[in-house]
Amino acid sequence: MKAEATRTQIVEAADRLFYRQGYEHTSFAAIAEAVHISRGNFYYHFKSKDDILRAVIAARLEDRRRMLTRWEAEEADPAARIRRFVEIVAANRADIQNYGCPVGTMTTELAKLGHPALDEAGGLFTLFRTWLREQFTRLGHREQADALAMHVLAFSQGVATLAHAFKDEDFIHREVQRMHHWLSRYSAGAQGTAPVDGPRAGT
Amino acid sequence: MKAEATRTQIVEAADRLFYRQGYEHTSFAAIAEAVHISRGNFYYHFKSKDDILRAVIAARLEDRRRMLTRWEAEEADPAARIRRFVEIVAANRADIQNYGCPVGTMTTELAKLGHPALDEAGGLFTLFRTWLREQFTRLGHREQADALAMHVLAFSQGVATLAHAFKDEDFIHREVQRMHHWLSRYSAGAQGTAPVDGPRAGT
DNA sequence: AGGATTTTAGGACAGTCGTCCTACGCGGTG
DNA sequence: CACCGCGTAGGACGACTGTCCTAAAATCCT
Repeated sequence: MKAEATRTQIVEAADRLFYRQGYEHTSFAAIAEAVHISRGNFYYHFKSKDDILRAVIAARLEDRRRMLTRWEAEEADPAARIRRFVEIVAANRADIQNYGCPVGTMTTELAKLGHPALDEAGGLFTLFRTWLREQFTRLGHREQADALAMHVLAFSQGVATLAHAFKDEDFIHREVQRMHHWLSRYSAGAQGTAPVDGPRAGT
Repeated sequence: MKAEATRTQIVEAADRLFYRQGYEHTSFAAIAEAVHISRGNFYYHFKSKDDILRAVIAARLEDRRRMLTRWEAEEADPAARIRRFVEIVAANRADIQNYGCPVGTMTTELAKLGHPALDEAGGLFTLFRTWLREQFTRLGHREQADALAMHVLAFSQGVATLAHAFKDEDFIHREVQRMHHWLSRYSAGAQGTAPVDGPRAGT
């Protein structure tokens, strides 16, 4: 049963390398070296490089799913949950400045490669989108819940891309603050009743 | 002097291919085929693949610079110029849905590759940032001009990334509208005096 | 301890990559 | 017409890629 442990190690190393160097640019040999494993032996655990990619995507999906479930347990208020999501870019600022958003960069790369696993990678976006939509719905914004969810996602992608390009930490905090302020318009809680006229322009 | 014409053709084909397939994924052979040129003959015009990349980046810089200069000629109002920038994502929606933002995706890829031309590619972001900052300064937001410029850039990157991932055209138009509304807070023109309390959260 | 099974190492493979070299074709000038 | 030089074609090169194969090693079970 040692195989499973090795498999996990491979997936973890590949995850890190795909994130830092990109999928195509990460060679089989590089992963092998990171795990201290023979190159040819890979095919005992995976039948192709695509297979490793799929395992990495599945692992990320599982990980993010667990994260969202944990948030739901820790935060009863949907508004607090959304704030938690917004805080991701601040909490992970170091990685984001160095390598960008794991979801956005991988999706973009796989799209350019015309890789068949693109849809699976897109599932990560859908996971967040669905979860955010659910939180906005609970806040009473049923009609516009999906549009609001997409707006929050766009915020995180925009901030991640620019923080990566400019290595600017202050920028991250400014935009996170901006987003929190915008969110307060849609949080029923301490902010009073929610607006009924739909999403408005604002920071 | 036929060499220069061929060189231009190569740069244009490489530009398109780098945008659609990514830099690393675009082989020398692919560019050669697109230009109907022999593979080995490339090195008469460029001394390496990096060299082509640099030429592509320089061409894009020149092109975008010209675009901004044209806008300055066509629009006297700085607010109108900024709106023009925001409209890019709507005007180029087809390409953006299919291939993402040319600037953002290239910068991200070169960063992952650890490519030395990353800084030159980042110059495209800086070009827009500086130009936007200048427009906001003219609108009277001297202190926060750079932060506002970055916010507009983040908007465009976020929208481009998600529109690319979800192939959602309605989303683009919704977010562009949102951004126009947000911009109206900072446009001195028809909107009354500009706010003095700095950027606020909002769409 | 011994045999069966799981896991590993390391090299062979065909293909592709960026790069370089050399010889050929075409144009205008003397 | 002969010539010279710019532009081109096409192949050779070494390095690297993902993949596959086979033999050895490690592990587990009785």
